[in-house]
Amino acid sequence: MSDGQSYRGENLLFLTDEQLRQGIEAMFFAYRGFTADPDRILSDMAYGRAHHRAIHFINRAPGTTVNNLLNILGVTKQSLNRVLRTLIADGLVISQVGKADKRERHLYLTNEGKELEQTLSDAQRARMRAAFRDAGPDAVSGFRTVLEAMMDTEMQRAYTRLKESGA
Amino acid sequence: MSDGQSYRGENLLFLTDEQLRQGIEAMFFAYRGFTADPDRILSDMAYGRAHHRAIHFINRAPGTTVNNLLNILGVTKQSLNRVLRTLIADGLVISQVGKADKRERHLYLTNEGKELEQTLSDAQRARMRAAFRDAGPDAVSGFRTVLEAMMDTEMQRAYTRLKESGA
DNA sequence: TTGGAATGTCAACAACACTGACGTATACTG
DNA sequence: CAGTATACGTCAGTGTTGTTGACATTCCAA
Repeated sequence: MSDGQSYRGENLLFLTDEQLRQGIEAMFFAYRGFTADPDRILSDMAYGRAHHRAIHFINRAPGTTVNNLLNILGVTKQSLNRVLRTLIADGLVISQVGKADKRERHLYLTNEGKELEQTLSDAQRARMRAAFRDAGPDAVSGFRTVLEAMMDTEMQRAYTRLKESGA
Repeated sequence: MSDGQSYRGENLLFLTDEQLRQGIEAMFFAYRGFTADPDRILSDMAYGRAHHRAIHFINRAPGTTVNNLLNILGVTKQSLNRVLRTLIADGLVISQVGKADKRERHLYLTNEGKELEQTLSDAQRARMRAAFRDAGPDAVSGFRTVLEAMMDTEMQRAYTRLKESGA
């Protein structure tokens, strides 16, 4: 233990390629579980994961603009537009011309939209809750720490903003 | 604190809806980061994320059958087949008729395939390594615990099998 | 040996992402 | 006020990745 290299080796065992690969595979399998329940619900309607994401963040930040949503979701406006068009046509989302800046459209969920959001997030939260409960508070804290460190810098900022707005 | 309810409330603060929602959003943003680097590399070729996944698990379990891969990836065989066809045509993967059971095809990476796998996993590991290092060993342990609890049961089994085979 | 199960392939289609180009309304700036 | 930038929507085309359906081959068991 007097030698620096073996000391380093012992302390950083969690950074071996094998450990990293397990982390990668855990991430892959867990994300499948993470999306499985909402996906199942949505597949019965004419909606997909993209609709879920839009609904989630509109619910999270009511009155958000299209541009805002675009940055959070990280897709092109054409792609988002396709989704929004159907949600608006189906009466789940309302688009309202901005008062200060009339170029902007502010987005809100209708009651029907809120209902679907609730259904979807209930399913997703139930799984997350079970996982959190099984793992315990310390593990949950570590989970969040690693995920934050894994985000791109801009997404870290977006995530933090959302986190603080919801507290 | 003598009352059971407030005790419960204090101890299970990490299970509030707000905490769960933060976990959900963290998962969303982190997964984007998780796939960003390989996606960038692949977009220059004619490949996508599905090719990456196939290459990853063939590398992980050389000689695996199509059916085996199917269960791990959780897609239809037709979807996987399209990906495999291009990888085989491009000389990254070899498909070998089974000796015991001639219906089966055993899959292997060629040297060229191994090279691409290395490039992709290097990029993905680099991000995972940085996140793990920033977060520290305790956080990493919690991260893995929560992810495992979030998987579907069959995927937990698949994950564990892979984990043990690699140790 | 014959019928069914398992394994894998080919074809067609849907969802959702992308790029590029364009149009319209509004805001800002020199 | 003229010119430029911003915000949003849309049309057209393309690529990846998922789906179902139909089908060939191989294995196994009644």
